[in-house]
Amino acid sequence: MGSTRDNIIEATRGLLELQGYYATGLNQIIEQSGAPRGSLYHYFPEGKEELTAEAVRWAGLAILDRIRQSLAEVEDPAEAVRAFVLQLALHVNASSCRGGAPITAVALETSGSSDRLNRACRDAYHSWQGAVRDKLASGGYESERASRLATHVIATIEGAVVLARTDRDVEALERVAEELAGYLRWAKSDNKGREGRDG
Amino acid sequence: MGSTRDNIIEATRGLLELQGYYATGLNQIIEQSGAPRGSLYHYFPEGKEELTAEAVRWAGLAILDRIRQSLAEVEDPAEAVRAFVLQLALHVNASSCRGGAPITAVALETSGSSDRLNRACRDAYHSWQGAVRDKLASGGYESERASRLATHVIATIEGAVVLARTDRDVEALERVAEELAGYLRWAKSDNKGREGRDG
DNA sequence: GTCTATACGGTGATAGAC
DNA sequence: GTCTATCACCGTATAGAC
Repeated sequence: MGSTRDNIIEATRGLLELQGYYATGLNQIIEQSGAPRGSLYHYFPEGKEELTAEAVRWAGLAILDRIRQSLAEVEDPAEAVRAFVLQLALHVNASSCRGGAPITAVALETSGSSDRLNRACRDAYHSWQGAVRDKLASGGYESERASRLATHVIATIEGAVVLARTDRDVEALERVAEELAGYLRWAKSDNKGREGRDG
Repeated sequence: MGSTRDNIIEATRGLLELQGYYATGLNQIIEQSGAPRGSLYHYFPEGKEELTAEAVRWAGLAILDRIRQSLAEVEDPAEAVRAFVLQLALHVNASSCRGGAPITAVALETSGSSDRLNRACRDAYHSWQGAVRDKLASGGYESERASRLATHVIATIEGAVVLARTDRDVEALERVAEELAGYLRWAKSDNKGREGRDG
């Protein structure tokens, strides 16, 4: 088990995933982490915003690891993405469809009010897109195309988690797993990305 | 201009889009709407949750209209979706990348805590998917396939708005506009949606 | 229908003992 | 480093006059 500081961050990360920023109170974080109340401002002198930024960074790195590891397990990029999304669907299902997008709520709640949190969320999303881009590039997709597809993949997954949580059903995730796999397979053979009108 | 009740709902809708549920206070709603303070609990006796549910419903219907209208303007479904996403990108840009997903934050914040708000969000998402599905179906896509693609389209758009707001840049939306158009065009010719292993 | 005043709980944050 | 007590504030919600 980790240090008190790590426990606080981990508890915060979990609550942000389930509830977002404003619904998550410091009291709740204390309670859930089991950390001493006085420790919070000892480790995070700037308070809730600093703690949240750290939790978002933490969550971003954890997901980045999951993405990289999952994608590395399957050679073909299209199949690898499908496998990752299905694995994510299991995770969402395991949380009774209440989790799965650890920073999306924070990103939307604070994009207009906190530069610090906005930056933290942006860094996470960029790192995820980078991991997907690298997988696609190393799998034979042209570099620029891989980058655009990576944005598409991450956006679709984010949105599918939102739908799954709202529906309390992972079907949306299962659908996009298949659609993304089919799309990436096609995009590899036709890597122009824009059609000729005479097609 | 509308009634006092409508003004309150409209102000709430706008604030939810920018900030989400918990960050939006009743005081702010009063101030922004210009409505008399006493009117709020007159029109919404059950308080903030009832008002929010109404605002979500309102937002859902407004977006549904925008989707239907936009899709109806272009005959080809793939091009129609592209045009809608680009139009949405303009809207997001016009809000300095601070708006564009009017109910996503609410959906994530309250999916685990309020059945009422959860239902309202779910209804909205379903109606949007239905509009896309109908457009695809009437454009020649097989019915079951149209439904799955519609989920994919809505998920991707939702996620792209999240990325755009976090990046404070609509590039993600512009990217998925092209990718979705390319994908839908391909999906129409190959309408199986799952590959045979025998290729 | 509208307005004012207020109750009451919970929030983030702080001070100072240990 | 940890803990307790407490702060000032803001949230939603309510009561009652007009």
